[in-house]
Amino acid sequence: MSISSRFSVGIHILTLIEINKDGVSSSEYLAASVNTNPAVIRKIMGMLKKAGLLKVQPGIAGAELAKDLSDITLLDVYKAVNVVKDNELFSIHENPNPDCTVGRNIQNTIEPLFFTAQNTLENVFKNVTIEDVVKDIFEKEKVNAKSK
Amino acid sequence: MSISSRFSVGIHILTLIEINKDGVSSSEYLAASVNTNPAVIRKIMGMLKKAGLLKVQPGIAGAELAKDLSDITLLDVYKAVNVVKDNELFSIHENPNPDCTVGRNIQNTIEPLFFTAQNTLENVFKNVTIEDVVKDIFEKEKVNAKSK
DNA sequence: CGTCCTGTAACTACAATGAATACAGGTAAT
DNA sequence: ATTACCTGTATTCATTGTAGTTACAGGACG
Repeated sequence: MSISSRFSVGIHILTLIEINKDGVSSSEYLAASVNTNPAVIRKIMGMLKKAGLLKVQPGIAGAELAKDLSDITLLDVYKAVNVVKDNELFSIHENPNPDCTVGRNIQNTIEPLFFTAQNTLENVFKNVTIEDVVKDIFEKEKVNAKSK
Repeated sequence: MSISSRFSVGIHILTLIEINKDGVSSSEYLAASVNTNPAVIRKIMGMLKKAGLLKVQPGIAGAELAKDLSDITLLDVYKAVNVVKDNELFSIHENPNPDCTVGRNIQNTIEPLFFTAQNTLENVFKNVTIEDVVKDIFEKEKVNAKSK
């Protein structure tokens, strides 16, 4: 099992729109950078738009960020692209046997653990913004240029 | 997307084997508590055995823990049942365009973030043992008895 | 030898992913 | 208004993972 690449693609899209803010970020342009089909990009853009992260209009080429760079966290993206339903990162087997000590208590014991783990994970993403990603990409670009 | 219930079933199995240590924990017995098919249980038991958490022998009914209760962490179980391949909790889109500033750097920017998130998640499970789970189940059982 | 067990393989149904194609409908320039 | 290009969306497809089921080979043991 792996969490869908919609998450990383979503980050890619938002980052590129920012870096290309003087140009036109059409789904085709973005698809060329991500290296996938424009329809896939449009679908993800639709999710980002629905979450209020992106401004796009039918018929008009290009998209722009709907919020300030530093106001978009990776958690926003994570939630937007719907890679994991709320509190369902881990699935718990259904209907354990209520006639067994373990069966009738295991769910209540495990659930809080799973929720904690999930929250911990999400907190990591809550503390990183698209601005951080943009800065890091410029950083990496600089290092590459020097090493040539 | 959800992480396979093999994880919660694995915890259930180990916990029940402990609590039923004076009895015989056959795959059929465990399956009745988990409420699934014995073959499913045997498959997961095979994984737990392979990871050195469980002692089982062909032909002999029952299984027992291969380690001390307090030496089996949930992370051991998590790794054992192979619900997430190493460092692949998040999938990153392949082959982004190297001719684009974002395309050629995004993977190196995102990967460390994903690894951090994954490690944070796993650390939660590293700090909980089967012993903790067993204790919590007895705790919950006590509370239930009182509320009757 | 018969019985019960574990270990596996094979098959099923089902859901999610990611890519691809197609097209309806919006926008705008000519 | 016609044309060209865009977004939004439905549909289809191949692939993969999950979870359950059945079946059976082979071990253990009375």
